[in-house]
Amino acid sequence: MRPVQRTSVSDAIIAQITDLIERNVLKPGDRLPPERELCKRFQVGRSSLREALRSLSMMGLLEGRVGEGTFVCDKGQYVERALQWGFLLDGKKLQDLSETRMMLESQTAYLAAERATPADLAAIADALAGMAAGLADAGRFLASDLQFHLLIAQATHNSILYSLLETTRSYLQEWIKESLAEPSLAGPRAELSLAEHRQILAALQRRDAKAARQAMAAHIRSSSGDLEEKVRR
Amino acid sequence: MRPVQRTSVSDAIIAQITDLIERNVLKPGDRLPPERELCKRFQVGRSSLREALRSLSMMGLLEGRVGEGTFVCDKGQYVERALQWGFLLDGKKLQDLSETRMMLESQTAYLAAERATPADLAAIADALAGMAAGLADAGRFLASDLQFHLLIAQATHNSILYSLLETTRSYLQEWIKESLAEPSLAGPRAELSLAEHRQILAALQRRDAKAARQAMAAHIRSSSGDLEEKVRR
DNA sequence: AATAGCTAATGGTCTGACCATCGGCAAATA
DNA sequence: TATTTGCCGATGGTCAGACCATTAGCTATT
Repeated sequence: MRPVQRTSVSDAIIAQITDLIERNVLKPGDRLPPERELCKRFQVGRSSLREALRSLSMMGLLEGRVGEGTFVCDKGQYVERALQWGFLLDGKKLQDLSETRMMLESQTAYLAAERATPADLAAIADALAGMAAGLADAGRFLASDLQFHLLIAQATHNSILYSLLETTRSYLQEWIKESLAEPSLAGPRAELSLAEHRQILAALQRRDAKAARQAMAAHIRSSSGDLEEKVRR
Repeated sequence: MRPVQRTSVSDAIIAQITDLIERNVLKPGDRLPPERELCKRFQVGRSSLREALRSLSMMGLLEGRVGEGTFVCDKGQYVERALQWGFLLDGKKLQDLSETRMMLESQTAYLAAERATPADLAAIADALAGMAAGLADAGRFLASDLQFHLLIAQATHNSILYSLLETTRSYLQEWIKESLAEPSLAGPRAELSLAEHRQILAALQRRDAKAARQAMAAHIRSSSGDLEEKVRR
């Protein structure tokens, strides 16, 4: 005898819809059938269906517009939603996240050095130029910084790795922002960061995978120091 | 004139409850009032209330038990769950997954060698013994194999890392199962796998992080060879 | 004292209704 | 003819009431 698993109706609907999105049957921007018709198709009541749709909206997968319909979001929206309850992140988790990020980023640098196309390298160089141009503008600097790291992940041509890095980074982003916005640190910190990024790019351009990994690890280590100090307060 | 922001009823409830949890008025393990009473207090219909509760359950903040009530969860799991959603969204290319897994597992072994407690090591040794005892039983062998890897991840005491590895592995599990069920390979493959696992454990016990990482990487490399061959057919 | 059965409480689901909003169409207007 | 106005249907959002399945705790029987 085994314990039988109880499956809630809403959960079943959630599973079906996420599966459809996963298999790209439902593409971002697509419109779902009206709720009342979905009820007939799924053979469920509207309450259960709506609870499922609500949960999917919470996850950032769907978006309901009154009078128009329910639409599939593109993946970007998901990150915003995730940040909505990001405040619950405690110190311990932050440390774990930071460690995971270090791991992901250094390894992506390694792979990117081996696989980056000339176009990838050019894009990364552009992001670096954006950072240099934005030394006085914290917002622009930060945006280019983020772009730099994401482009490196993209250069691995491994979509899963990219997705993981994007997600972990999104969780850390607000702390990173605060850490860099600290007036006393902003100037010297940005300069140092810029130098570290230059080293990373140089290693990538030399196709020196180990050096790239090491440079990235050094950069994250130095940058996450501020982060942890910020959290302690 | 400014655009007026429309606030959904459910969102308002979600905001209130998350706020209560954030301010620790509602502590993990606490029981919420019955739904029908919450309706009166919030002055809303039960549908709206339930949609809110459902969303909070999805986030891992609440948990409903039929006949008992709705309880506040230990907030530890919510980040991991969110990460899994992000993970779910991408197309799961086997090769990318395999590569990501290699990265996660090898680094996990490295950290585990540094941090594993004696209890962790004992549990890992138990799993290894289970594999040895299950050489003739493919199902049992596979279960112990999985356990072995998960316990190593657990020994890092990094919940995020553990969650990522668990998810990656779950996606690959079907392929792994088929690959090991191959009759022609089962015997020699299992023996080889067992030997590789022994090396990993030995490195962990010596606290030799680099050796552990290397042994794990070698194991995954050899094991994913079968996987890729399996997929090609 | 232990067990079986009953009852109330509770989350889960269904139904039908009404409201607010949006898109599109047709009539009225310049 | 081109633009505006008003209307109507479709749709998501909300509400109220009912019934079901499961659980805990009490009660009566053994």
